[in-house]
Amino acid sequence: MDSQQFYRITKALADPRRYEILSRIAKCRELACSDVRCDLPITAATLSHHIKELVNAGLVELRREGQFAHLKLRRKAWREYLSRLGKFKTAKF
Amino acid sequence: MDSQQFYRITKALADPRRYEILSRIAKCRELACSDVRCDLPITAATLSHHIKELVNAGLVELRREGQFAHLKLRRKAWREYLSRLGKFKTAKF
DNA sequence: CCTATAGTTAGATGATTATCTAAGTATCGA
DNA sequence: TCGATACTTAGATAATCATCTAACTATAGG
Repeated sequence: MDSQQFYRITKALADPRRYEILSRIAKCRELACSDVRCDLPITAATLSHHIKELVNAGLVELRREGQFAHLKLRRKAWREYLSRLGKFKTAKF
Repeated sequence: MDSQQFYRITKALADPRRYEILSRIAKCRELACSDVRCDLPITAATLSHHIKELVNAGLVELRREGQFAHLKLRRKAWREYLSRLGKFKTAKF
């Protein structure tokens, strides 16, 4: 994982709403946008914007099928992000 | 770690400059502001602002001694943050 | 075809924020 | 006491960004 992707992920997580959205996606094998949005007080346009950020960060994969956009967490990217955060140079004192 | 602190940390990490600053602090037992700033192209005022955010997020401890402000990573908070991120509900598929 | 559903895009707006300058406080050493 | 160093605070500015509305594309089902 290069620095650019790392920072994009860090930024993507920094909005609570987007974090919640990612969290919902992560809990399922796959989820359509409309299901993500159910009971969230945001418009479809706003969701679309957040999804774009998550995809752009490499955290979410989007598969189109008919009218639907199915979303899935890219677990490999998530693991790599955690791993890089874990390697944060914390000198042992 | 409650949600508020979690989000404050997430936000604190989301600025690359601030992440770099935290990284420098983490590498040492303790570090003065002036040492953090050496060779960073920012003013003392900007550094002061970032330090305030890091302290506010609970990631950094500040100890005053004479003219100096000594900074230290709060390793417990960092561990708790990683631990909470690790518990992200990633259903196993 | 027509209508409803799913999602996207463009553009506007208001809030947040990273940064600076300028001026302040506090401490140290001569 | 004076000047230098370390840091903070207040206020301004410009950039970023979360959100909305309105209009769009595309698909599914009668």
